[in-house]
Amino acid sequence: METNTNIKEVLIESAVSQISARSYASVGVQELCDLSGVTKGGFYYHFKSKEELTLAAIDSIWDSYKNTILKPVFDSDIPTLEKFNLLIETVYDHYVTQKETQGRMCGCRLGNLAIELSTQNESIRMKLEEIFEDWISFFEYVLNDAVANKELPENTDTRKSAQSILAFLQGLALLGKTNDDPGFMKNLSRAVSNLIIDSDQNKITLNNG
Amino acid sequence: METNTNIKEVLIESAVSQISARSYASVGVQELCDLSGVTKGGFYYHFKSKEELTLAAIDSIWDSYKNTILKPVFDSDIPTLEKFNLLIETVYDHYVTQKETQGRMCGCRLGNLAIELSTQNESIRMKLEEIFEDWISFFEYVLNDAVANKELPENTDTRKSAQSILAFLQGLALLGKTNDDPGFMKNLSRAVSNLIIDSDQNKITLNNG
DNA sequence: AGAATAATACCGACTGGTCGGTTTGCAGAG
DNA sequence: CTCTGCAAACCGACCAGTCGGTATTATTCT
Repeated sequence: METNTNIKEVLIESAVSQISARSYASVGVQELCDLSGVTKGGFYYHFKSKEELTLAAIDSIWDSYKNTILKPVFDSDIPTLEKFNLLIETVYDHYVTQKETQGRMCGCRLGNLAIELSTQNESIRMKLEEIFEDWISFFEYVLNDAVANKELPENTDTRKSAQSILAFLQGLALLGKTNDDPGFMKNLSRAVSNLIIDSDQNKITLNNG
Repeated sequence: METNTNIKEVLIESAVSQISARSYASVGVQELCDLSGVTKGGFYYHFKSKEELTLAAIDSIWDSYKNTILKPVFDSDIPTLEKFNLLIETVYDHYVTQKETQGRMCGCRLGNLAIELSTQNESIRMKLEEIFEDWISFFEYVLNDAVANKELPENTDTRKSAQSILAFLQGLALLGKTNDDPGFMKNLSRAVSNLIIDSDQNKITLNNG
């Protein structure tokens, strides 16, 4: 007999969608099993705990964010600053779709878990810390590239800029979720650029007008 | 016979500290009762549900934020832009103290509840939406004042600037909590100023250099 | 004034149900 | 006969909320 290798993935998918739509605590293992057509025994054969499933779900979310949002945006052939504007617009579209399909604005799936579980579960906190670090490093890399290309001045503080941009994104998601309205982040796409700062925390001055 | 008018307040205080340190879902009514020296019966005499207590706790948190952070910062006699820098520094100090006294960086108590409960409890979501709106309006008022005083140019988009600043604050709190380290928002006090934008989402240019 | 009644403030055992996780059983493949 | 890959029944802990009861104080009646 061969393992139904889909069980793990179906469970992860259920976990991602349910936990994102509600919260970690409010989603039960039994419920995930029912939704996935799996029994409790099957669940605990593949995962040793709810925590382990959640860890896998977090990886899945991050992969999905990278593939469906970050890659398309930053692979596009436009100036770096415009990429960050496009990022906000893309995320906005993403949330609009979320609201339409789920009837709810659920915010950032990673931010949600970070806030709910960081004080409760050290493994999950650490995983999310790493992912946010990856995220920041990614922005930083893009900005460093832009400095190398003379798109941004030498004294750009790419690290702090990257941190600020992720913070801004997370904050917009949080407020959008609270208002149950993605409109919160509309018309702020060009504001992100102001978060690209130099070592004195001043907005950078562009080299090419 | 007199009501022990302290019971409600003691319960609210316990709720604020416990829920902030962990999460809404993980804090039980019985636990709050034990910590407050109250029995279950006493609890449900004063509050009709855990939700009602939480609503009261949210009011208490917002009052506290206004009195201990916003008022001191914005009543100070310094230029408007510097007030926003001071705000970040004050919030940073606040989180440093939190980390020292609680051993943990717990983030923004209101942001935490917003993320955990917005999709789960409509009363709580609405209350938090109102509070965030108050918060934004407060910033907006300060910025409008600065425009009236010619500290900021006429075309400042005070509304969007206020929204962006709160989003930035919330995002920094979220990332700080995930890293269990308030240091995340250090040396970003002057970056907030860049979020004060005009109607084209450009960083405002100061009237008086 | 004093008795009767009512209202307030509280107690803690209890209820029905849910939770994450475990144990045991069992069918089919090798 | 054994091992994999589940299935199903089960476990104790815990949950928010309820309920019958009690002690203390206020109010009304005589």
